[in-house]
Order: sequence, then C-alpha cells, then structure tokens
Amino acid sequence: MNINTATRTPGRPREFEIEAALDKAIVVFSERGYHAASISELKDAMGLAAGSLYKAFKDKKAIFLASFDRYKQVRNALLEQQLAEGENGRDKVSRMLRFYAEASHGDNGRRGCLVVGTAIELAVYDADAAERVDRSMARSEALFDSLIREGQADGSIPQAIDPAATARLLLSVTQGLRVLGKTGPNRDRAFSVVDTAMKLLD
Amino acid sequence: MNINTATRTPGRPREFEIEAALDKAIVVFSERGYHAASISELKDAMGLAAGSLYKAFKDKKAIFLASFDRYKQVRNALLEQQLAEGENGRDKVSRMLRFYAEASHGDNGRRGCLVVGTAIELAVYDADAAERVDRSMARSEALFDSLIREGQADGSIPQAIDPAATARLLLSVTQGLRVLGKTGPNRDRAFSVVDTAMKLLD
DNA sequence: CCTATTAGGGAACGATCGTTTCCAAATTAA
DNA sequence: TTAATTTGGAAACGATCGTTCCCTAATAGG
Repeated sequence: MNINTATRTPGRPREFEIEAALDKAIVVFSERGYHAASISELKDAMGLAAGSLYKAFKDKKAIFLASFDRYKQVRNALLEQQLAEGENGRDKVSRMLRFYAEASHGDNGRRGCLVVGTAIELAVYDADAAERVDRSMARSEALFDSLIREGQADGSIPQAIDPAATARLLLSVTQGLRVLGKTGPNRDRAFSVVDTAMKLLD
Repeated sequence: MNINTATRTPGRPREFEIEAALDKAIVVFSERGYHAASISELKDAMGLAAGSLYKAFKDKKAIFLASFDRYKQVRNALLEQQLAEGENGRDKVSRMLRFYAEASHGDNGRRGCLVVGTAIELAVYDADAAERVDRSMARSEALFDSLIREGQADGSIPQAIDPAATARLLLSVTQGLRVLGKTGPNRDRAFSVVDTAMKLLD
C-alpha cells in the first residue's frame, strides 16, 4: 500500500520526472529548432525510449509545446526574481533589459530563445504555436509598460515618456538582442545596447 | 548558329531563368523556413522537375544559399533606393528604420526575413549560413553608423550621440521588428516603434 | 489471489525526405 | 552528319522521419 494512494493512478508508475525530461528537450529544441530536432535526438537527450516518450506525449508537437510552456515558466520565475530586487521603476526596466542581454551572448545566446525560434519557425502555420508566441510577447510588452508607469509614479522616469510606445520599442530591442545573440556577439556589445536603450528613459 | 555564340556553352540550353526561380524559392524558404521547405515544395514553386533542380544546384543547401544571396541583393537595392532620396543623415536613418517597419507587418511580415530565419534556424551549426548572417548584420550596423555620422556632419543629428552604440541599438530594433512581424502586428504598431527609436537622435 | 491498467523499451511500419539515375531532347563544335 | 555535352523530366533509391505495436514489468483495486 502507498502513502500517496489518493494521487496515484492504476498501472505502472512513471520512472522519470516529466519536468527534468523537458529541461533536456528545451536544450535540443532551442539549439536545433523544431524541425531539425528529431525524435531520435530528443529521446537520447531525455534518456527515454521512443515508446515511453509517446506514452507521456501525444506527438512531437506536444513535446514541443510542453517544452515551450516549461521554458516560459522557468524564465518568468527567473525574471520575476530579478525584478523583485529592483529599487524603483527605472531600475526594474534596466534589470529586465539586462536579463535579456545576459541571455543573448555566449553559449546561452547561441542556444537561443524558444519564443523567438517558435515565432520564426512555427507561428506562421501553427495556431497553437502562434497563440503562445503572441501571449508571451503581449506579456513582456505589458510588463515593460507597467514598469515604466511604476517609474513615473516613483519619480525615477520622466512623465514625458510615452509608456505604451516605449514598451513596444523595448520589446523590439529584447527580441532583436536574441536574434543577434545567435551568432554570438560578446557580452559588452549586448550590454551596450541596454545602456543606449536606457537613454530613452532620461 | 547563334548570335550569342561567345557566351553560349555546349549542350542543351537551360529553359528557365535562375533568378526568377530563386525569387520563387525565397518565398518558400521565408515562410516555411529551411527544414520545413521540402524539395517537393521548392520544385513545385519554382516550376522545375527534381532532376533539373539538381542540375542547376548542387544540393538543397546550395539552393538555399543562392536564395539568400539573391534576397540580400534585392533587398539591398531597394534600401539604397530609399536612402538615395533622403535629405540628410537623420532622414536617412528614419528611412532605413521605416524600410524595416514596412517589411514587418501584414503579409510581408508574416513571410518574414531570410536573414533572421537563417540566424535562428541555421547559423548555429552551419558555417556558411553563419558567415552570411554575420556579414549581413555587420553591414547593417555599419550603415546605421555611417548614416548617424553623416547626420552629425550635416547638423541633423546632435554631436552628443554615440554613433557606434546607437547603431548597435538600431540594429537590434530592426531585427526585433522582424521577429514581432511574424505574428503580424498591424502597421501602426510597427511604425510607432520607429517614431520612438528616432527620439534617440534628438 | 486475479484483473485492469499503465509504463519501459525495442522492433517494425509507412511516409516522406534529399538525391541519383536514366533516357529523350536540344544545343555546340567539328 | 556525327560526337560531345547539357537540360528536362520522371522514376527509383536508400536513409531517416515520426509513429505504432508488442511484449514484459510494475502498480491499484477488488
């Protein structure tokens, strides 16, 4: 008998952790892209047999969407952690930009962003992918907008700034950084973009 | 006997124009991406049999690289045309940004940019693709830089602006616009980004 | 205990991939 | 005219793709 009876389902229990497997899949999908990432590569990276993979996920697209959702969850948590340490609105905007710059150089940069990859490779002809990309972009844009307003309320950002328009520009900058990061500019060049973008808030 | 004997090679002459065929391939590669674009789709779009395709190009990658080069050639010519009509440095920077904004909404936006697509899907593990992406990005950055300096020389852009840093930022903005354009924001939102970016030159 | 159910894992499947082969057609050079 | 060469086009190739099947193992419920 099992202590956790209430949450257990009949049948043999799964021997691997879904989220740990998805973390491996995220790496493969990020650096190879959706189409170039084969089931063979995925099962090797995730440490599973093809049969087990298809019992946990309906098909390749389901593996991808689950990876995307996991990626967003992890990245959002890390970002919120960074923002929580911000002193005021302006500092939080700077921290958010630096969060993207940090991810846009070196190995992380070359690995790439799953959101950008999905937008480029999948969103045009897959509605599920497009919806997730749209939601992610809208969320980032809204976050920039609210941080700018917060800065205007606490006096760290001038009232003359247009929050909505500036949020859209900063969103463009972050997505652009992710593209440039794929061919790996060095750290200084990525952060130079952040410094220059912050001048918009003077 | 043929008037053009000097330029003719022995054997049956090619019955289609390479550049016209590449223009069709560009559309397929742009909206599907490299891996999702099958030879079957390409030959249909280009109006060729598989055999003919492989006599004109070594392999799929060669078709892609030729499409990329053709794409860059066409886009560069269009951009230079736009820039030639600019009144001063500042106006030329604005025109360049608007050139990208125009390509980043509606059907053109959804079709996407071959440079961005190559950076995301191919550059990480294909040296030929990476080199072309790097060259394209470096060229755009250098162009922004020179246009800003031109503006500083003709008085349309303040001396306090840092040309190199600002050029890097504007490059990020344009590449970001291309990403956002894949899920199709409307025209006004794309151009709002241009207007806000231009404030960096005040 | 037995039955139902689910997971692990590898073999096998049809489909499609990129590519090559083959033959007829069209051209140049001699 | 003949030989050499190249293209057009369709059929065929092996490889790999995503997916399913099948058998064994492990669990819950009765």
